[in-house]
Amino acid sequence: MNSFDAIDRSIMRILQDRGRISNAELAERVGLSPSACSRRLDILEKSGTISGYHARLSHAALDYKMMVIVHISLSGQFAKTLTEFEAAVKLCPNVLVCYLMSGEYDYILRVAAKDLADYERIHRDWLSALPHVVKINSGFALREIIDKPNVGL
Amino acid sequence: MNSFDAIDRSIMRILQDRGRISNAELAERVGLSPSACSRRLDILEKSGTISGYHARLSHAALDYKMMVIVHISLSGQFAKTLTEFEAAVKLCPNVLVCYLMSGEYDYILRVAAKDLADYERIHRDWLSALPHVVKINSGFALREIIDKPNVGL
DNA sequence: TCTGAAAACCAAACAGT
DNA sequence: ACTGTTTGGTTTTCAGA
Repeated sequence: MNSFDAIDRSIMRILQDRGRISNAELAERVGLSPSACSRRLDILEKSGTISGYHARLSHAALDYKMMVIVHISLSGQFAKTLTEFEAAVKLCPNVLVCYLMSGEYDYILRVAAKDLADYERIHRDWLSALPHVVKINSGFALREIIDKPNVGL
Repeated sequence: MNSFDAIDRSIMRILQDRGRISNAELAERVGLSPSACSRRLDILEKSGTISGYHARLSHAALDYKMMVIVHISLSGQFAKTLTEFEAAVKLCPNVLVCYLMSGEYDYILRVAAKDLADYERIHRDWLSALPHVVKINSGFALREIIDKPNVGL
């Protein structure tokens, strides 16, 4: 299930950058006929290797100027505690990323906000309301250096 | 430049989830003729509101099973120090995200690795080699709860 | 697993409202 | 600013190697 040749990797690399490229142009750039290329792409998609295609929206253009990294500690690590927290955090539209972590804090979140007042609202209405939370630590991003969706192939 | 109506928002919402949808289907789902829809999409792209389309590759399928959050402190905050660090960090293919932060640490990084040995290599060859670094703190993600590219519209 | 051809489908441009 | 039409290009399926 997990052995890709050079052409598969080319297809993935190109689609990472240009997700809406036509199959015809993709085929030409990887050196296959359009039908052969289409078939390989179909396999990559159906196997889940390519899990989807997404438009990238400019956060700035949408007025989301603020990115906040939030560390959260819970009152315990029982499965039920974690499950309830995770179900709740998934409902917050401003939480882009959430990982269960090793170390001092239990979870790390990446939260998008329009401005400080917007973040104050999110903190009050969503983050503070999450179940089993005992500590919240917010760090504000001053500038974005890198933000890419995938590791370079 | 920044006033979108309900149809624009629908277009963006749909393309966030299905970046490779055809213009014909997109038009039908937002209730426009294909040509009107195409014209709106063109404006959204040319204005930079939609900054690109990207295939999402399954990290697991590519053997990147490990996600590490790295906090880094530098020896100072002079512009030259930051600029040199940032130029260097951009060269590391495993660093997916890097933000300049307020607070205890200067930068936060999100690093993808195949396994612990791979992360050891990245830490030794890339992270420790970054200029002006005085402290590195690595936290390992145990499980991914949420990872979406954009805030819900 | 590829190529090539054919049918179904789609995008882009344009004229009209 | 949207619609409908037209033209040329694209995707997909299928036969054959």
